[in-house]
Amino acid sequence: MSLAYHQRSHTCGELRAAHVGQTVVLAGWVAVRRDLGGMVFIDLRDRYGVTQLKFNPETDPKAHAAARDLRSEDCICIRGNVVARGAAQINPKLPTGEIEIEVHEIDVLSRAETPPFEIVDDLTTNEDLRLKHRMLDLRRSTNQRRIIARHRITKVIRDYFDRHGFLDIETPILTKSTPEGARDYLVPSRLHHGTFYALPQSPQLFKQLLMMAGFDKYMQIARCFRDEDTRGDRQPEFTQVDIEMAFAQPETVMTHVEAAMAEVWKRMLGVDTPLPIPRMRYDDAMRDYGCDKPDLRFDMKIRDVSALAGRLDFNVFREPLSRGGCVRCIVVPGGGDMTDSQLKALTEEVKGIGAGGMPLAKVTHEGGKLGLNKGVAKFFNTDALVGELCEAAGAKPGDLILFAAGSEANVCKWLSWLRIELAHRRGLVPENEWRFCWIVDFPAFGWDEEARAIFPMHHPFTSPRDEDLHLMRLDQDEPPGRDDLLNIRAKAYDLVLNGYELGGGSIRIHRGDVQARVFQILGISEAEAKLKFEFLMEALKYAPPPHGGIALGLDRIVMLITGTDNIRDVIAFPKNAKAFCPLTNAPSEVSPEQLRELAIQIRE
RNA sequence: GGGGCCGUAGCUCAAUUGGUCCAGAGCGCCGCCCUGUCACGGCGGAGGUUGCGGGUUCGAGCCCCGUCGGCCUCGCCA
Repeated sequence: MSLAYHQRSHTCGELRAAHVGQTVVLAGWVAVRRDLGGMVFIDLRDRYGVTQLKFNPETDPKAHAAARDLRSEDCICIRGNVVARGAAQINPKLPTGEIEIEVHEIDVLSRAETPPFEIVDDLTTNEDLRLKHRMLDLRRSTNQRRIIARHRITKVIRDYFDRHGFLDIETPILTKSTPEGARDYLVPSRLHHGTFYALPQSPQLFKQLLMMAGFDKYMQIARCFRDEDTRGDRQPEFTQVDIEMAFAQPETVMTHVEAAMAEVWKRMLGVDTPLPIPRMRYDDAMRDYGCDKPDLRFDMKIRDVSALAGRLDFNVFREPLSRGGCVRCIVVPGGGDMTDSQLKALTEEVKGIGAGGMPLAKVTHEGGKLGLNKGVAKFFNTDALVGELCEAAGAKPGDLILFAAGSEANVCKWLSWLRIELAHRRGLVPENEWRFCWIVDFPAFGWDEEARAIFPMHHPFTSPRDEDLHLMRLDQDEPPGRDDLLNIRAKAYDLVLNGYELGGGSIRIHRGDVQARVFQILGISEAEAKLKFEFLMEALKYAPPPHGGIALGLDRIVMLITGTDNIRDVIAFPKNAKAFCPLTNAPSEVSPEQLRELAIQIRE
């Protein structure tokens, strides 16, 4: 009876000195073969670890002969004895390094062709090749660790919510196209020619319906689909930890989510997260960091110097101010040592995201007083102005001040980008620090300058804060003007960690009149709303409970825990940056028959 | 849709300003030798239409145009 039909007795990661003397059966892949002419050593690998096998030509000539023929990545099963290594032979780099297996019997289960790349941890092969041979790429222990971490994180989260009475309920994958938000992935219907299902961008509406059904605590690890351009941290299909609760206020949801996250960080990394996680108002985040997902591991806050800048004879500052813009700056601690060529290169990069340039000044200290040089220094032409600037910016001698002038939105974008970029380049970001925060009090609506239209900051089902409800003028037929609308804040909240948005949620509208007014504000006609959200509008008629929830990006959580900035690293079978799968060659053409059944014709 | 970077053996990368480099190295691969290796070692060998198509030039891996592909980024992602 060949070895292949025996159960393996141990994994390649578990044998220790205590097992010496035992006969074991191991199975795995040949990681490395070291043929010394007589003795042959094999590192046998499975997902649990690596164990050294020893083949002795004198005691086991048959097994030894077979071992000489082995090649990288062959799959084998062996039987042998666990023996202690001599003191000089102990390998401290391996958990199993105190022992090795004297192999008596070997069964080659299958042979491997020479792999297109080596199965080693510190691999730098181009990603497309790795994705094409993903099953080989996933044999690497770094990748295995990430996939295993993903499993464990998911498990911790499920367990937390299960323990607190949440129900895991599945929602449809074939569903209805929604007009708002991202582009839908469409699935043609065979039984109803000319109509399409859409893959869900999120289970948003369904989880609300579940609240109306009375399943007051819901959670699902839900796959979501959005047909938009990808990014380093975005895939066309991704996974959300989707949560919804009835009779909930923002705090109800946030308290559960932060407790669950603290548990994940504790169990995965042994990190304690002080609770509650600090709350930061949206306006404050935008003012201090220029974005709604601040990285709080370093300071470098944005400072407003509009008043001061307006007094300078400098058109680059004056002109934007005259058009209602602002001038703000950040201070790069010790940035005075940056060379002209570095600064020039940085300027080019800022231009790349739309800035006209990068006004700057270096803070000096000469003859016992503060001074400026380089860049816009000459416009601060009195000691008083220099002092005022350094005071306003919080700059010290040796620092670099970077300015941005323009519309508030642009200034925030440029300075926020510079803040993050420089902190990273100059090593100002502490390692192993986890700075969670909640961003709260989001505006309910934003103004799209290009489309000249009001849009929902979160989504059209987000409830305004009770204090701001009056601004919606529910007692009148017409909604209020733009300025009032933009002052309405929402019961919305985002969880942010180290500059990543982990997720966002809100308390939903549960009143039909409020929902109708929101649609009216957004320019969604009654007929349109009925067509697109009829089932939701219908449900609102039957006494929905106040409810709300959140969706967390599972992929990003796993990225942060496993220390990668590439979302493809934490997905077993990801697509590339063009949403193509090099492994399966999806998407692909389909047969004319398939198209005919669907009544679909391809246009050139 | 915009911007940037990249494409040379199976893999990672070299190759002065375009000029004996009829494209090199390391790893991997193949063969031989080697009984304590663990990045084993030694000797030898195979392997390339420089992504593809044009152009400039006496001469192109290098310059120009186009095209295909990859990665990043802005827009976009309620």
